[in-house]
Amino acid sequence: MSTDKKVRVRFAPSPTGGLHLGGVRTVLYNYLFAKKYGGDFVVRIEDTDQTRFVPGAEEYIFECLKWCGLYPDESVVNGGEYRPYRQSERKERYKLYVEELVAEGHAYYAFDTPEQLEEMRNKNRTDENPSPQYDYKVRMQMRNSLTLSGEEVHRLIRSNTPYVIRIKMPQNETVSFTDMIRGEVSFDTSLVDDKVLLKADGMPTYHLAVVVDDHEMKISHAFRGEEWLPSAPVHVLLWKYLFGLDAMPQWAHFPLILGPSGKLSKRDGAKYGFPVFAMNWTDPKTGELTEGFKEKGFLPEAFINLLALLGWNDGTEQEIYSLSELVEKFSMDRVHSAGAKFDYEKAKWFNHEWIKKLNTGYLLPKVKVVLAAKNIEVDDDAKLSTVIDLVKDRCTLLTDFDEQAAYFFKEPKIMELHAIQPKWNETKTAFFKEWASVLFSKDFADPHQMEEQFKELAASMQLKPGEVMMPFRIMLVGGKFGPHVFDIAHLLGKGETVKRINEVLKMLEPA
RNA sequence: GCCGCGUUGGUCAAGGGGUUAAGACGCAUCCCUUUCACGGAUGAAUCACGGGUUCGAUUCCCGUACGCGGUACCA
Repeated sequence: MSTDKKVRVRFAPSPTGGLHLGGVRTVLYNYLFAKKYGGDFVVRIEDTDQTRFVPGAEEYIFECLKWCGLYPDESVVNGGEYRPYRQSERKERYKLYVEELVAEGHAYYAFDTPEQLEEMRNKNRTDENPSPQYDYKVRMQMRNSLTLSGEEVHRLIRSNTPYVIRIKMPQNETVSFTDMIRGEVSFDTSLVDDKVLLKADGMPTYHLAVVVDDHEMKISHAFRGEEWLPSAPVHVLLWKYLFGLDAMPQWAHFPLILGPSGKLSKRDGAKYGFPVFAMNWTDPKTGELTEGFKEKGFLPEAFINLLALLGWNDGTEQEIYSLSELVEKFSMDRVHSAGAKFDYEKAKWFNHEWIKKLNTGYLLPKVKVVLAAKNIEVDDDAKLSTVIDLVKDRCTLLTDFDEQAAYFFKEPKIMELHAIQPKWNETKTAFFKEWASVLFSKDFADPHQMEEQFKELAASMQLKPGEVMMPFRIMLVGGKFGPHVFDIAHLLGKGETVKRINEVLKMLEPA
């Protein structure tokens, strides 16, 4: 296996829908590995199944990568030496290689119709063997170039009879390879079926395409999810037949990301109320919208961070990493081999940490977007900055800035009068009338001075500060939350503060 | 069914023949705070099971159980 080649890795998505958490983590680990070793990160579009083409899915994938800050070095959008990077545009190349396999006896033509395949499966299906394979046991009973005469095969091909090309799996051989995460993995070839390599429409299957393209694109390390492990022997054999095992990339199969019950799915997201896709995805056929991490209020920094730690850690207690730190610290031998269950609570914690960590100027435009979505247009950036500093500790998701910051710009939407009404009395009314006029006539240099004055006034009316502090908060904020009430009042300015006091006073008047 | 990969608290996980088996999330209690958070402290909670090997297994080996993945002209 090659170890001295330039590091080149690829992420090879199939553009059939939203980009899943696990997909992004695969991108991330590829990216981290490539960057750590000064290599290239290639994105190749695996669109060999034309029946599953979904308009917009390819563009969507690149938007997600952009949001995550994981830029490819080569891809359909930014080109590269090994283009085209879309397999549908590489169709002719695969045929050459597969013909070579046939010529060498490693593959064969198969003319079986779907009905015939179904018949074979029905015939062989038993309780013991619920999924009969097209393998060495049955291939000599099927309609293929192994059982038909050469003449007949030529006749069928000339008459445009649909056919596929299948790999001829050897019998009783052990195929093994070293997985960077799992160590040596081996398979008995007798138990692997004769996988289709070239489909009837002339397109390659994944098995052929991945090997041919990894070779042509000089991929040095091939990383993918664990779901691919069972078909690895097919790929290893193809490498052996076509390009030699010495040229084969090093493999690593990443552990799966699990949901609350088994493999994480789009359904889990809907069911348990957390995103599964990186960004919002609308199925063009059904119009169904699946929420993404971005729109849910996640920062890309947090998203990357939490994904990195889902299956990898550097052995220290550190949990918060920037992308560049990840590039520096990442190593494949510290990637787990066991699947990891996705924990949304922990995911939110990561986002909270990043909101607290990131500077206000960086957060500002993102907060603006959140507020604008709630029809709050902010033109005073200085004020927004102050607000962000005041409330960021209280925001887990970016969308929390709506509740936490909106009342600085608009009167509270909901007014929790019930929190103060029961204990309301005339003394308090008198206090706030007086307090409003004090505020109106004086200018406080800072929140602290205002607080002193507030307490003085309360004392002079035989009120404990605590008795009027919460009412004051409710008047300004609408609820029992937020930063220090005098910080809020000071930032709101006396005009707005007095206005809100008076409005609530009016609401509290006995009818 | 068969094949493959796994199995340390509820979750993410460190550790790897002898440890009081780290840490984080979440949860609980307390402190701070006349709100809510932040922060700080404390606590409950873990080596799937059975055999070996060994003076000694959570750690190594073998089984079993369980989980997940695969078993398509899908990737």
